[in-house]
Amino acid sequence: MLLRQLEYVLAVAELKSFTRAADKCCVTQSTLSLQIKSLEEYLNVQFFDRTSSPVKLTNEGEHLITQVREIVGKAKSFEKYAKNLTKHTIHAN
Amino acid sequence: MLLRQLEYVLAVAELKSFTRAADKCCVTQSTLSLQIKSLEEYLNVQFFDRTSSPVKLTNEGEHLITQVREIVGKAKSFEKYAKNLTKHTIHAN
DNA sequence: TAAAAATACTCCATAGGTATTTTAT
DNA sequence: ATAAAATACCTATGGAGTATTTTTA
Repeated sequence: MLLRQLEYVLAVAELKSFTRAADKCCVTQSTLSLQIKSLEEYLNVQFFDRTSSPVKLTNEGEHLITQVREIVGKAKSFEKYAKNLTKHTIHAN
Repeated sequence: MLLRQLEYVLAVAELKSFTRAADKCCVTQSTLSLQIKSLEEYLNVQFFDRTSSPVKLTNEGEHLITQVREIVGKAKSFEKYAKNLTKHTIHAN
């Protein structure tokens, strides 16, 4: 399970489109599609119902999306925090 | 930034040894060493002071380790929850 | 000098891309 | 008919391994 795959799920959930989500994530539609499929297989969970248009979260997806947001949110803010730490602190050991 | 790299950091912080952390994570010492180095370069942060023995967290490392624990903790419990969801729910869309 | 971390390679698994096909309005 | 997702195939990056070389108590 990769953080990037979780970001892809969030983007699709938000934009309700694999194509637009791919744009937002700066990858191709095919990459995003495969990565989400790979995550779904790994977790044995179906995040999205592709038969409906626009694409929508399944019930499982709805159950899981909050936790996905929390993980990605924490990871993002950690990354920012860590990268800023360098600018403001002296690297004493 | 990969979840696995964050797990490697946690293992070293816990076991105070790259070698034992590698064992725990079922990778070689060299893999773990490179991955932590790669994460440190990506974040521009030094997690560990390798000059001391046993290895210890730097000040920066101490500042960051709590967030790392939270992210990895959330990711792990999410994974378990998602994988269990399959066993207990009907996959209705 | 012995234990542990870093490094120099090599390998290969997989993230990502292009092109195409399939599916659903 | 057309827009969007899936799929087949290929490429390249980087995660992981083995072997070896620094380190530092």
